[in-house]
Amino acid sequence: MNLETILATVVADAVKTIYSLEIAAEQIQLQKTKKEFEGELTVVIFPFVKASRKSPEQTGQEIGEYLQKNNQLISSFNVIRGFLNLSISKSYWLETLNTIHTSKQFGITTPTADAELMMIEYSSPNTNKPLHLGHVRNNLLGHSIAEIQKANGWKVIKTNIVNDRGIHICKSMLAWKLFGNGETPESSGLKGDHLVGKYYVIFDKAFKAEIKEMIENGLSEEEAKKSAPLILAAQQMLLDWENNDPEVRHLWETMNAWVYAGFDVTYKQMGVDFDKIYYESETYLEGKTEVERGVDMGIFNQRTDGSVWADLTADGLDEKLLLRADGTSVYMTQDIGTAKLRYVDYPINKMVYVVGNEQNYHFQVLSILLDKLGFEWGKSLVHFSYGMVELPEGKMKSREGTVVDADDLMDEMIESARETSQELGKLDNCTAEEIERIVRMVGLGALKYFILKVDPRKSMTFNPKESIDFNGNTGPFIQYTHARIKSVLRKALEQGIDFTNLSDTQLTISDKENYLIQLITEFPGVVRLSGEEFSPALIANYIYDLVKEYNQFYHDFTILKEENQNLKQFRLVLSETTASIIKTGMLLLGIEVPERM
RNA sequence: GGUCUGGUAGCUCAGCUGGAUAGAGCAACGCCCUUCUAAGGCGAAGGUCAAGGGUUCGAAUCCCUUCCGGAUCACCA
Repeated sequence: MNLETILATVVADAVKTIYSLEIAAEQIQLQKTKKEFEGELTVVIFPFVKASRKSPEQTGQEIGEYLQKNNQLISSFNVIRGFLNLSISKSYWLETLNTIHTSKQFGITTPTADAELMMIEYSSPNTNKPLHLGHVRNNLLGHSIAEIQKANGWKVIKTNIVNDRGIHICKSMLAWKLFGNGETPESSGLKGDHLVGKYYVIFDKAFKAEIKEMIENGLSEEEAKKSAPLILAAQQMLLDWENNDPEVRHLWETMNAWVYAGFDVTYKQMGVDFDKIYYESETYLEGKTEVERGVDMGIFNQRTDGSVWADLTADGLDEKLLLRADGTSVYMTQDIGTAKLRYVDYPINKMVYVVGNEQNYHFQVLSILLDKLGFEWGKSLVHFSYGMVELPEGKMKSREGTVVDADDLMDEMIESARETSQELGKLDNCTAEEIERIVRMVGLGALKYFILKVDPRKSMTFNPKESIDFNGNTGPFIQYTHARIKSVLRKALEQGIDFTNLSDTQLTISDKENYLIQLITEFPGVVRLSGEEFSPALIANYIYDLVKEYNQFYHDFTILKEENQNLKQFRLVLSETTASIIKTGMLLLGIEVPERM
C-alpha cells in the first residue's frame, strides 16, 4: 500500500472517530505540500468543517493530533488556514529509497502471459511523399505510447497501415511516367521517398497549369478541375490499377519500393518500429466486400450512377461516400477492410488509432459504420487524436513548400548537437564512433523531447528559424544530468565505495534530499497516469522536475567528498536511483541517454 | 452555417477530476567554475489566466454568454 492510501485511510478514521463523519478514503483530498511550507503531504480540511462545526484551523489541529497519535509515519504536523501539512518520518523515506534502489524495473509493470492486447496504429504514411514534421509527431507519439502501455502491463502490437494505393499515388506515378525520363534514386542520388515526392509536386504544378489554361479558354474552375486531361489520366490509372493492368502494377511496385527504402532509413533514424505492417493494397478488397455486404443488408444504398453511400443523418452526421461511381474504393472503404482483418488476425482487446485531430470526423464515422456492419468492437475503437504541428505562419503546406522535412530536420539536429559538443570540447577524448553515437542521441533527444513534452491533444508551434534549444527544459538538459550522475558513480566505483544498499536508514538528511526521494516515489503513479491519459507529456514533465531538483542538489551538496561515510553512501544511492529513473522514463519517450556527454 | 476544439508572462509551454501567494524554459539583465561534467546553479524582472456573468467556503480549472483563432462537414487521404 502506498503512503497516500495509508494516510487517506487514517484521515478517514480520524474524521469518523472525532466527528462521526463517514467518508471514503478515496474522497480524502490529499495533495503535495507546497514548497514554502513544512511537510510533505497536505490534507485539505475544508470538507470537514461542516461536520466539525469548528474553524478550519481548529479542525486541522484536532485531526493532526489524532493522526500523529495513531500513525507512526507522521513525525509532526502544522496547520495553516484550512490545510493540514504532514511531515513524514525521515526513516520512512530512507527505507523507501532503499527498497526502490534495490528493486529492478521500478515503476514498470511487465505484461503477464494472459495480459490484454492493445493494438496501436501509428505512422500510416502515404507512399507519394516523404515524411514531414507532422509525421514526426505522429511517429514519436505512437512509439512512446506503445512503450508506455507496455510499461503498464499491456501486450502491445505496434502496427502501421501504409496508404500505398489510391488516386494520390497515381498522381506521382503519372507525373513520373510523363516527365521522369526514367529517373531513379540511383541515377539522381535522391532518396526514394524524396524522388517520388518530387513527382507528386510536379503533378500538382502541371495540373494547376492545365486548369489555368482551361479557365482562360472559358471554362469554369469547377469544370476545369474535373475535366483536365491530367486528372482524367490519373483516374484512369487508378481504374487500371484496380483492374490489375500489368504495366501500371509494375510501375506502382517499382516506385513504392523506392519509397519503402527511403522510409526505412527515416524510421531507423527516428528509432521507431512496427510489429505488423498492413498495406491498403491488401485490405481494400476486404473493405469493398464489406461495403457490398452492407448494401445487401440494406444499411448502405447504391445510387443510379453506381456510387455507394451510407446515410448517417439519423446519427446527426451527413451522407458518406463508400465507393465511387466507377467502383474504385475510397479511404473509408479501406479502413473498414483493414479494421476487420486486424480483428481476424489478432485477439485485440483495445484498438488505438494514432491519427491527427483533423480526422476526428472520419473516425467517428468509421466507428458507426463498423457498428452498423455488425462488428461488436466497432464502437470501442479509440481514436487517439493529437494536435497539429503548425509553423508561426500557420499550417504547413506541401504545395507551398513550407513543410519541414523529417530527414532534414533530424540531420540538422544532429549537426547542431555536434557543433555544441565541439564548442564545449566535451567529447575530445572519445572515439569517432562514440562521438557519432552521442551526438545522434543528443540531437534526436532534443527533437523528441521538444515534441513529446507538449500535451499531445494540443496543437503546437514549431519555428524553423529558431533552432530547438539544448538548454533549459530540453532533452539534452536531462541527458546531461544523467551523464553527470554516471560520471560520479564511475568515480565512486573506482574508489571502491559500496553503494549497493543503505547501511543507515536513521540518517539526518536535508529537505532537498528528502524531497528528491518523494519525487522518486511518484514515478510509478506518473507512468500509470500517462498510460491512462495517453500522454507522454506527463512523463516528460515529471522527468524535468526530477532533474531540476537533482541539479540543485548536485550543486549544493558534495557527494564523493562527504566525510560521513553513510551520508556519502546515501547520496550515491540517491543519485543512482535518480539516474535509473531518468533512463527508464526517457526510454518510455523513445529517448536514449548517454553515459557521458 | 452545423459540429468539434483552443485562448495562461514578449516567445514556447506546465498547471485544468475546484484548494494556499498561477509555475518552468527561452529571450533580455546581474552574479557563481583552484571543488564530483558550467549543455549547470543562483538572483532580479516579467500576468486583467481573452472578456463578462454564474455555481462555491474557495474558480486559470465547472456552467452560460460574447470576442478571437484552428479543425472538419469532398466521387482527397
